Amino acid sequence: MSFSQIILEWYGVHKRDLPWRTTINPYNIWLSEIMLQQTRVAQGIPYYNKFLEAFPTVHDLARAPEEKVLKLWQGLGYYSRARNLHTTAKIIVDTYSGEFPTTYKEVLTLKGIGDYTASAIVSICFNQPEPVVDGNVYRVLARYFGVDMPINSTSGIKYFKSLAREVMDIENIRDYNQGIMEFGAIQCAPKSPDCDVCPLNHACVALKEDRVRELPVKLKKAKIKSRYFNYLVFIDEHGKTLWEQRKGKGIWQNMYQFPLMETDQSVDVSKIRELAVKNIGVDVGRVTLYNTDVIIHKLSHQHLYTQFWVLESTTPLTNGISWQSIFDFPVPVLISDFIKTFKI
DNA sequence: AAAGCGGGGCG
DNA sequence: CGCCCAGCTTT
Repeated sequence: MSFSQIILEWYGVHKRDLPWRTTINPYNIWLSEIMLQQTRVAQGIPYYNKFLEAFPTVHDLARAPEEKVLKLWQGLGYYSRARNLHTTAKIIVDTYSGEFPTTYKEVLTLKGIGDYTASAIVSICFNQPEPVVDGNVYRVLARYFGVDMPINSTSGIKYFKSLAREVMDIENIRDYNQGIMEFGAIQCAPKSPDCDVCPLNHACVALKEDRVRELPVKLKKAKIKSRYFNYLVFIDEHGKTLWEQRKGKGIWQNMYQFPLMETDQSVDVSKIRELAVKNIGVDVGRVTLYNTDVIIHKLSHQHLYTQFWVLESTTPLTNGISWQSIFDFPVPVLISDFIKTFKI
């Protein structure tokens, strides 16, 4: 039996019931694929359901305010996915009359859709013979064929895509593509796969050469940077606080936060008072540190050493908003965790 | 080619 | 604590 036939047969037995497996509607499949980029299935499922409830069709999504889209995405991370999703929804409505384009080439032009996602959408929705190469597929192919080319090098990316195209099943591309990804997720797992029960173990090069642990090969990423965040949580006598939207480049674009003072290192209360007066121009009374232990919020590429400072304003914050209303805004998990536990 | 972009789960 | 997750975009 061929590689692809074994994958298909395995998939027929081990296929999970997932919310997006009951449809081939391009809107639903597109949404699920964006949400699952660099994201575990288990983490994505509740978001997928919430999203479809709020935006049943691409038209609903297109006419929603970005803030509502980001709010529903809150906690899932990589927020450019949400912004690009929204942009693409508007393009589909305005340019494509609400009908998802059906060719790989056209789909690839849409914001937030790269090679993998374009292939996934057109193969699953329109049964087009495009191979998907996600993290799971890299692992399955690298091990089974014994390929030690780095999967995140330019040549490696080309090689694996070409290999994936050679071994795919054109006749059953919809199930084959989902099958090889599912196989990578369940059977050919990253750590300690149970090769004894693997239907491909008779010809797996990595298993034969005892290199399962070493494959796939991945070039290591850049070092993690440390940053020092000081959030200024102002409170006035009317229960108002200062609140702002993150602009420009960088993390958490367009999401909301308390005024942020970033410093080169941890600072003390006197420095905070000085920064507040200089940058915000508010008369500050008592200043207290909310978290005595610095909160280390870890992103994939940055560690944010964070302190929340509570500043009691002696004059009304005329530019402030009520404390209760901040809960409606999209915020990063760092802020969300704070406002959930902090009591005025 | 390399860096930037989140958050969580697991061994 | 490091690695990985149905990757894409920008520099």
